[in-house]
Amino acid sequence: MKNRIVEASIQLFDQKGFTATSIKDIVEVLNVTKGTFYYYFKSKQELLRDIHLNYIDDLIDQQERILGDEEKDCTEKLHGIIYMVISNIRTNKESARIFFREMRHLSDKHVEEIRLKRNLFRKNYQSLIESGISEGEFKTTIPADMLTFGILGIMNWSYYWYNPDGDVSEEELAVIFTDIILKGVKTQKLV
Amino acid sequence: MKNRIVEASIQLFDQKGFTATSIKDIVEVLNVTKGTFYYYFKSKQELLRDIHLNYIDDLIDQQERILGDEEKDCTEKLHGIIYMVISNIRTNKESARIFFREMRHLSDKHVEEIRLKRNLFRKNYQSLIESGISEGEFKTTIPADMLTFGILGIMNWSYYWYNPDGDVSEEELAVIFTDIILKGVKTQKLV
Amino acid sequence: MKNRIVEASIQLFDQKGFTATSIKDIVEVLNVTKGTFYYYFKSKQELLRDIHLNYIDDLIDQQERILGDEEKDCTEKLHGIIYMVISNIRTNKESARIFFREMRHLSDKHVEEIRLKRNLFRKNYQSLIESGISEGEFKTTIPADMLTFGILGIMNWSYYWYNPDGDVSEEELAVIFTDIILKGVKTQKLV
Amino acid sequence: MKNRIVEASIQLFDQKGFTATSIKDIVEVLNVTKGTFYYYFKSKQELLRDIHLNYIDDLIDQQERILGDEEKDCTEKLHGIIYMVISNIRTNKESARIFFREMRHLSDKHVEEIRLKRNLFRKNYQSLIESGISEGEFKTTIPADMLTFGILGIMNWSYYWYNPDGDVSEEELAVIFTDIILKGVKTQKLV
DNA sequence: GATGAATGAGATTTCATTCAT
DNA sequence: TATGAATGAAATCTCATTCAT
Repeated sequence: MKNRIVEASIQLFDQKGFTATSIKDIVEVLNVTKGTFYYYFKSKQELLRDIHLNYIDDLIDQQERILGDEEKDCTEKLHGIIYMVISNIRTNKESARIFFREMRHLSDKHVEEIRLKRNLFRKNYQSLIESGISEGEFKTTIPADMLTFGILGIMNWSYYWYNPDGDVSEEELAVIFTDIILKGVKTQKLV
Repeated sequence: MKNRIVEASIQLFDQKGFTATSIKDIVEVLNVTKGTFYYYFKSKQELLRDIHLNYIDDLIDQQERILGDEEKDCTEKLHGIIYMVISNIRTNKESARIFFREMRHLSDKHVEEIRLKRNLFRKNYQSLIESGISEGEFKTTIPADMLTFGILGIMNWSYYWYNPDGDVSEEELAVIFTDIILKGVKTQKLV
Repeated sequence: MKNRIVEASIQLFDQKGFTATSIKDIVEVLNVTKGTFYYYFKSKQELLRDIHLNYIDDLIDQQERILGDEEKDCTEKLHGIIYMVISNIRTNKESARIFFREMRHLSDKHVEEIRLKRNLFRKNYQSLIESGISEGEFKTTIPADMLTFGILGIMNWSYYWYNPDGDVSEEELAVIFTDIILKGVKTQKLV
Repeated sequence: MKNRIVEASIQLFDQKGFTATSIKDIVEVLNVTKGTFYYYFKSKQELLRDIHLNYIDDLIDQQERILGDEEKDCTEKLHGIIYMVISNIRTNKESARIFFREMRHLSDKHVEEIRLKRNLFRKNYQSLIESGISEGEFKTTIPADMLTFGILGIMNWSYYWYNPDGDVSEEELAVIFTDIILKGVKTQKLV
């Protein structure tokens, strides 16, 4: 039941927003009563925190598995993470969007806990970029932090528009984005 | 007074979210009564719509002024729009974030109205890309729509992290992002 | 303007009820502002009182003109009043219904004023019946007060269903009702 | 509790009118909170609908029991219904008056539902009259529909003035009204 | 594990009225 | 005469939460 509550809430929080979703909305989907909700969760906020934690823990997990792969160079790892994020859209789109939008509704204590993990995820990305630079794979002229934010922007925005069942497959999109980031879009001028 | 209400609301909606901000919150900032609010706005939703419209109309305006400049090529126009968006962060960060997050709280009628303009903004971007490709400035291998979404991602995400008073100036960031998009981050392999 | 306010209010009070009609509703119909309303009326209640007074004063007037006619006997006067009331439906339906339904929303002071006139109207009716009985026109077995209430019931209820532009004309309906009251509906058994 | 809310509301709606009665008024009588009200009723309108339905369903029930009695002729049935209505004044005066006055505050959907039943009640009356006419009990010169409206007028108006604990008993009033309707008030002229 | 009744605080909105201009 | 801005009180309704069962 606890899981069913989480699943239903994720859908509703994504559709209507955390504040605009009432406990009544949630339990009506599940055909149970409010008492049931409070048997499993101390509060609405606690549920939100669970959703945030599930999402970010899983994401960091996947990220670190890719970054830890010693057989890949930075370029390959970059592609790996990009593909990983895009693959997550199919399965975790709603959680991700809740994560982006509803963090401010966590309690102060929880917001800190989550922010640390969120930063860790970004820092991991940035470390990869920095390694790539020091390994000579990426240009030295690019500020690693700005590039990281740029890539995160491309990735995170995908959750709002990309349809994995549309014309472009996840693999294709990962290649397209990796390509743009690595090589740019400008035609090569012959000198 | 109407303007003061809009200004105060933008701050609050950005900080706390539309649903979590009450009319009381708004009027307390302005030291007026709830009646005053409803003298100027038929509903909270109508205020939200005003904020959305102000934002997107202004943005499209700026965009079309740049795109209409006949002396610039596509590469220059791309840089122009990127710089324009980044400059807006200082003045319009809050409105923009409200625009990204709170659209679903508009009434059905207004959501359609806004969505059309939102799409127009994106389509204008995409047309620029397509022109760039047909002019030979951009690679033919890049799908224009995906690239557009990518660039929008980079831009829109900036509203959440970029601090115009930090180490990197608006001009610098515009150059950095334009550069990444045009030339990529990968070091040039010597053949 | 004062008259226009009264006219518009009568329509609205009849349609929506006194309490459910707002000053805003009234002034919007007239395309003026609330200030205008309060220039002509001290309060919403005062307007309601005006409507009540206009209605009942006029009605009593008409009634007394008929009752004072020395050339008619009681039977004829009864028919006269019945016809008078039915004729009023076309012109005063709305006022009448407001009169029946909204009296309780007058201030205590005004409610008394109106109630006196309302009773006067009824008493006038009853006096006619009593005269008819003592003149030998009406049966002595009928309690005059009960009969009066009965006739008033027939009359007043007409305001809720009778359509003067329908199949039955005002004259016809007056005859039908007078007939029923005078002669009853039962077939005469031959002994 | 639901029943207590209905009972209290009936008293208040009758005294003050539906619109002028607030939820606060209702729950204060019962010493509960507004939340309790909304636990039992979705809205104030829904409560009004319940009151209407209870009233009219019960009334039609009683009516049809009388009309279905095969041992009575039309004249007796007419008296039966008149007596039934008058008896209801003691027990249902308030509901009846709410029924007459507050129908317009129902939602469009419910107003239709109620109107159908209201018409059914009237049509049942009218059928009785028509039977009486075709059975030779009532005069053929009387239009059945107009007579029906007249009788309804007498009956319904009673709810506004008749005091069952006054000088005239329910049985007496029923006889008086039946008598007037059947035989009229005019003295028999000897030819 | 789960329910059903209840609460208290607060949300959006309405409204009669006032008053300076 | 009439307006427009503003108010303060109150109305309907929502909602997170509690608790006895």
